[in-house]
Amino acid sequence: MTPKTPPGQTRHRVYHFVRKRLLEGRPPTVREVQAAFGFRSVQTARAHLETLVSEGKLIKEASKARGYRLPEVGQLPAPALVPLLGQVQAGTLTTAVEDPEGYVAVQYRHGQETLFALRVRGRSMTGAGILPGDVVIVRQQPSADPGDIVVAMVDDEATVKRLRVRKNRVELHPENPHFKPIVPETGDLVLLGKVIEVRRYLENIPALAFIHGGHADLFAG
Amino acid sequence: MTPKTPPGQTRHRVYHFVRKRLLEGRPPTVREVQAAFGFRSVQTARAHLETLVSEGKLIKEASKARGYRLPEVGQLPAPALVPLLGQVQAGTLTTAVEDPEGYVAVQYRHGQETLFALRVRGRSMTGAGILPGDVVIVRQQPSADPGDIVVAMVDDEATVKRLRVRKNRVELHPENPHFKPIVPETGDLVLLGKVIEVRRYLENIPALAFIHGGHADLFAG
DNA sequence: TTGCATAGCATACAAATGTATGCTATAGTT
DNA sequence: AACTATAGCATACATTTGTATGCTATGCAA
Repeated sequence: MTPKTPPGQTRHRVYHFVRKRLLEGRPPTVREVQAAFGFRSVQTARAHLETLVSEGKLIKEASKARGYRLPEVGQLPAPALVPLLGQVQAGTLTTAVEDPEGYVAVQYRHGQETLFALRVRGRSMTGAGILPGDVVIVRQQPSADPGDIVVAMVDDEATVKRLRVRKNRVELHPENPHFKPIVPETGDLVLLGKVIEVRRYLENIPALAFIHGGHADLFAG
Repeated sequence: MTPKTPPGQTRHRVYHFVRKRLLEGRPPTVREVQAAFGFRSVQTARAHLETLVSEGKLIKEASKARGYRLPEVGQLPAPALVPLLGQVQAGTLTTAVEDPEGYVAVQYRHGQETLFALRVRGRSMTGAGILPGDVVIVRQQPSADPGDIVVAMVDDEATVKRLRVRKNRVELHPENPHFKPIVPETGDLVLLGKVIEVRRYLENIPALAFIHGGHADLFAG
């Protein structure tokens, strides 16, 4: 007979196995748990799983294949992949979205909002801690509040600036004394969206998920 | 009979349904696809899925329940949740890890490395674009190279600085003229790890996944 | 027209997978 | 010793779920 392990010990490892698999997006079957731990009976694995459920460490969809889940408080928002756009220049945003440089994972999604990411060029926002090469996560929206850091089309190119209102006019302010504010003609400002997150990768290129050719798109649903 | 839709149209929607579910970590069954689109036959759903596989837009584990997958180039590293630590002060890092403020999703994981996240306090690194309130992602490691931005224990508190070597001694340099470099006594430096990513959340609190009490831990596997 | 491809339906079957029942063994407790 | 709890095993069964086969209908091109 297989030696018995101290109480709880094995179950703890089972929990971590299941958790790992769930975070990988590949919920295990009872028999996969069995195999992973070398149990000679399915029921041994199942007993551990059911105990974990009764302890509240797992939840499950009964009678469903691969039905065990993590009991996140609230609900862990699905990590969404948002397109990382390279050059956003002439044309609409939509065209740029069709050929992204890659994808970046973000962990929130409120409702139906449309997100995308941009790599920052130039030093015009260093005063706000946004350096060249940084990646900004942008929520597409047609307007913004004064003080927001926004992405707007200026001279057929996307630029990151802080939105200000001076003398009843909208202005785009850099955060760098070497740069001058942009004062677009009224009605001439095309706002792409608001910057909601800034990221800087200090090591190698992050895992940009290059989704299979041409079939990934702006993830808004 | 149910009206036929134009070629490819429905399949495109099926793809997105499956993709969404996979990104949520809940792979669908063929019959769930069927139900989601109101097909009256399982086979209709399956035909679409198999076509998507033959087109290379999906891959599958044959004969397995919920076996459809996204065909990421290489392999999309599982988004890992790393603990966001609040106050790292006295004691070892391990003790701080046991009571994290929350969890942050990162999208890479090379092998067995141990990651954690810290919220930055103070303005000593503003010159490097690291502002108070920013979140730094740290890879735990016992040594680092000159020029790296590191997290080290100084006076029983974790601090973020740039590692320099002056006169054959290791120094911790702030990036702010108002702060002075720290020159620890030889052998007195406790390096927690290297900063590999900087994040700034400009809106509300990010989705910190508060995993069910006490059972989440440092995710290194 | 004929032929062919695609979208969809209906039904049956087989494999994967969850579930139930009863058993043995070890350790601790009364 | 008797009782109880936990870990594990073996086997059978039921449900879920993937798979196969054959059919109808529509649109398009030769």
